[in-house]
Amino acid sequence: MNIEKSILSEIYKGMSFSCEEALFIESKLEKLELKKGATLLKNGETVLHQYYVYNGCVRTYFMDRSGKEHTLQFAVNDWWISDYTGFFSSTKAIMNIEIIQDATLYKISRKDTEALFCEIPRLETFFRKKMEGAFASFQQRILASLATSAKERYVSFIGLYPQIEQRVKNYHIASYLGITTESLSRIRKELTQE
Amino acid sequence: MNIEKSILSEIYKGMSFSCEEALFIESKLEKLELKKGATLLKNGETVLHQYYVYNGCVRTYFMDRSGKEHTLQFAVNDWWISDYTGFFSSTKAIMNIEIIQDATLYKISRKDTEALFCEIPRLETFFRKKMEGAFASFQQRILASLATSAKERYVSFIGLYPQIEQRVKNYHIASYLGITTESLSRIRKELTQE
DNA sequence: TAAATTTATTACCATACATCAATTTTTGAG
DNA sequence: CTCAAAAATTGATGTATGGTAATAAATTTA
Repeated sequence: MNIEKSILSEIYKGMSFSCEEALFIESKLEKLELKKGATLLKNGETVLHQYYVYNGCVRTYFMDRSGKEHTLQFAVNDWWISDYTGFFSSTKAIMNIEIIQDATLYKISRKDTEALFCEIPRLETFFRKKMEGAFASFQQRILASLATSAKERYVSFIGLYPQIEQRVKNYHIASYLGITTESLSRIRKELTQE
Repeated sequence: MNIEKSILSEIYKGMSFSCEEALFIESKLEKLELKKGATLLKNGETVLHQYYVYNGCVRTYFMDRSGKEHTLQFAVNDWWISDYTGFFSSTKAIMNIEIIQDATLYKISRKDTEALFCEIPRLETFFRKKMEGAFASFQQRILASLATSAKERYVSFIGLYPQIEQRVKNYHIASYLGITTESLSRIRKELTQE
């Protein structure tokens, strides 16, 4: 139980809970250990869970009609990930979630997420603030895609997420930046020549 | 007071309040009537408020180094708008907020927003759910920018937001889609020819 | 360590969209 | 209603990034 208690202090950093509360929260979380290459969620499945990434690396990606993959998000330590379009409305996934580096995750259902907010309202506040940060990041990403070149976006990405860059393939990064792996390769070459 | 009460039933559709609660909420909201062309917020100012759009039309845009404008968001009836990157962290705006059609707005400060959540927790739930919807929309927009052509994004935009399309200039739409006004013009021509 | 597989690079050509410069059409102030 | 200003369109040309194909480098597996 001490070990379990420590995961709550990771997930809900800065918060403290009564023993009763901690037990209640833990009863809703399920630990998963997954290997690289595993699929957490497939396009078309109902999105029932979101996942807290304790370690490892995970991504969500969309596959278009022509079969090209487009990475929406990477998640490493202390991020939450899901197909939120489906999760929030309990509808079908439009994306896939893939483990790209062996990972330890904690999963929780939509229903249990709401139950926790209901029982322990300060969890709702905690989560809202996390979401505010993620919301702002997505806005910045849209602005970047509107206002900057592929090269600038790549430089900004490796500055912002050095821990991700080291752990994922270049073709993952290219699909996140919205360019081909060949274009990324050319950009990387230019950068080394500067 | 009856008139004022009705605005709460617009803003917080589906919720009901005691008389005391209604007065408390109203005390935090300030009504604004603004003309087309007015600026609500300028790049560099501290973001202290968010705005509920009762009617009219508002947009947030980013101006890049070369002077080009990039529209992040339009807001019409029943949308909230602000520079959320700044609002959530009470830091400086990176965007501008412009009235593009005479508008009636209700503004509330970050501090008062938090005070409302604290006093009336179900407002926090209400707001969280609104934000979940907005969050999902932004994710979809990123996916669209990664996976689809300008023409597809335009067709999708007018299908999704017909009420906005009628009220804004084509160059606003172009700056939202991430293309030039000339390119949008050519796309429109192709569509009429099909 | 060698072989097989995956990933990254490079070259050459194609395309979507940008830029620049008129011109036409629409809007709105007086 | 008129006319000036704003917005949209069009044509000619430029550029960033895409597509294809071949090769090289890195990683995984046997």
